[in-house]
Amino acid sequence: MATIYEVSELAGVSLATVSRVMNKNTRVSEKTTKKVLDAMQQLGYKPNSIAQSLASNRTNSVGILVSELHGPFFAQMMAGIESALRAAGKHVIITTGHSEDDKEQDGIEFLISRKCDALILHVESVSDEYLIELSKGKTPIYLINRYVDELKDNCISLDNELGGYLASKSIVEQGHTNIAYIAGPQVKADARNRLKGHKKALHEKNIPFNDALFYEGDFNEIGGSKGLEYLLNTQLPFSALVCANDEMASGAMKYAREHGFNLPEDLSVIGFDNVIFANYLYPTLTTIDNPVEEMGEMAAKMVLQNVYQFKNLNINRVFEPTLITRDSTQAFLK
Amino acid sequence: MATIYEVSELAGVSLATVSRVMNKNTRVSEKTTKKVLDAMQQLGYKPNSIAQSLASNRTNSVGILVSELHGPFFAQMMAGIESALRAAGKHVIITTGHSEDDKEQDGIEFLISRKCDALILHVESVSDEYLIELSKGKTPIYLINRYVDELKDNCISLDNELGGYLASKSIVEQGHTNIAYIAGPQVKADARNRLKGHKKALHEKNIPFNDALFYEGDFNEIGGSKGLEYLLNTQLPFSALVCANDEMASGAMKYAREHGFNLPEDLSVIGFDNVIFANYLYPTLTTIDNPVEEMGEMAAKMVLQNVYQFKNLNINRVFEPTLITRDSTQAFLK
DNA sequence: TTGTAGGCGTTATCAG
DNA sequence: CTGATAACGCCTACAA
Repeated sequence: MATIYEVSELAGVSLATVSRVMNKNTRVSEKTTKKVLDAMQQLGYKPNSIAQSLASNRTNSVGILVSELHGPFFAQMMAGIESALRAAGKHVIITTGHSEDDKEQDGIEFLISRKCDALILHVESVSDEYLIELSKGKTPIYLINRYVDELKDNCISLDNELGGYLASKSIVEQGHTNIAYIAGPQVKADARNRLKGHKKALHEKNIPFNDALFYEGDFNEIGGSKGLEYLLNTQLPFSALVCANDEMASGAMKYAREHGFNLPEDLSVIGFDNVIFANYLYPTLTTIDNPVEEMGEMAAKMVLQNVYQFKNLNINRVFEPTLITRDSTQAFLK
Repeated sequence: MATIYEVSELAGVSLATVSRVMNKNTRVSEKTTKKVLDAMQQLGYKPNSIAQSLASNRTNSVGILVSELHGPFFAQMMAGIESALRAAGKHVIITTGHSEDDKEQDGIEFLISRKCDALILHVESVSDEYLIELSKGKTPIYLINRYVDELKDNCISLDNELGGYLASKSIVEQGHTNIAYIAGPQVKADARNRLKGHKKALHEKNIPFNDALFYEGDFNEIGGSKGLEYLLNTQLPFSALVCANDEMASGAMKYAREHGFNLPEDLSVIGFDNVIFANYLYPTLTTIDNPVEEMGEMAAKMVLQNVYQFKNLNINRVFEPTLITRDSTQAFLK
């Protein structure tokens, strides 16, 4: 492998000059530039990125931590991050946190020890304090799907309240008035905000929120089926079911079908997130689109702008969810 | 950040000794070892991985190239790779090839320029010759889901013929004799082998393969619906439909339902791959499990063994698919 | 605009 | 078993 030194020899210049034409930061005369470029070409020179990193203290790599590699979010998020970063010649180092406090911290330390220039984190268990402390270190961090007030400039999040509102508004507008709700774990901010949006939509139409038709699930399929079971046991009537995410909606739909419901005739169901399989369910699931890929891309852009000094990138920290209407909901027929 | 030099000072030894206790390759007396370890502890010393790489010519990183980040395979494959590698202190650099020849080559060059110690590739478009040439370079490559005879020791693949056989055998054993088949693109080896297995299963039971009930799809949902449309247009009777992957099965099922079929009463459908959403379809899809995660893990193990000299790892290059019985198939009722 | 030289933090090869 | 010391390949003041 040719080194910068050989290039400089062949081009008849000093090695510093070669370095300059590579990094384009100092003016080099056109003539010498050409000589150097030619020499590089001839030798098939490729800079050694490790040596570059050691000397410049920049690795051109950004670390990504996600909870699970096989979760529905990850792939889309990654797709957004990778393409943006790759186009800029940066690379992406991946690791997982498995939604456990210590494993998330482990992963973060691992990435830092790898000298990543920045971290994009999708963490669930680690505390706000930890993150605040971490942000004081020299590796900048960016948070996806998590909002910490002290770090708000580095947070990319979805307007969950708006999403919850849009979901329930669409249900209300279809004439439903007896509406059940399966929430996510209320310790999670996104779950709380989705519920808040739901209540707001009801309130706007003067529909009272019925505590008896509320169930707190776990964001998993099983929470959906258990939730519907619970709700049916109340013997209260309801024509629509709002779920705080698609997994729970899918669990609920399965349970409903197994118990003789025709969907959506007997029950309208709406989810949240628009994960890929939402479109494969039967009936296809009406849901709220969660633009994870765009959020990933935005995280990458923030890194490019703030860490790598790219210019003119449109930064947006809060994303707006949108309603995706499919076949699992329909107007209330009395 | 403390350097190895400061550690050596505090411990009162040379920096070479410190390096030795870190790398455990040369014997160091217990006393000095302890002194060094203590000093490290006191200073909170963390080795600089970049400097290590430059000096040792090893980056402890392995590059991964997949076609698409959001494909159904990727997440599972990654999960397998990442956990194995991470446990060994190696990290994973990701990039994508988008199933296009030049982009795949680009990605590979990118990873090599990053000085990855090895590459794990899930490539579809690049030619065998390219891969053979590539393998002569100094970065070892490992192939997932692709078999190149000249590189067979570095290939991890599924026994697709067996999978195809198992799928059709289960259909045949349920009493179906009029069986339609929607294949994958026959330019792809896996698609061909799955078909081969299908024919073998038919042959075993003396059921003739009916060319008129054969359709070559594209491995996408749309290929499944178009395929079924085509097959129905033949007016030939068939009670079961074998699809070469789950996407096509899902497309076919959707088409069937929209055209008044009751599933599985009117038509048994079987897929291949057992992607996550197979279990969310309605009815849930009987399919052939493709152990992508294990294959990913195995790729990681091969790298650990061959590149990083780990010992005692069980290596297995060919994986066996298994039948997953769900609700989309049932015995033929005449 | 260009060259010189020191440094980045390790590893690895020699002697001792 | 341990210590010097030369790589590793590049960046970046500082000088010219």
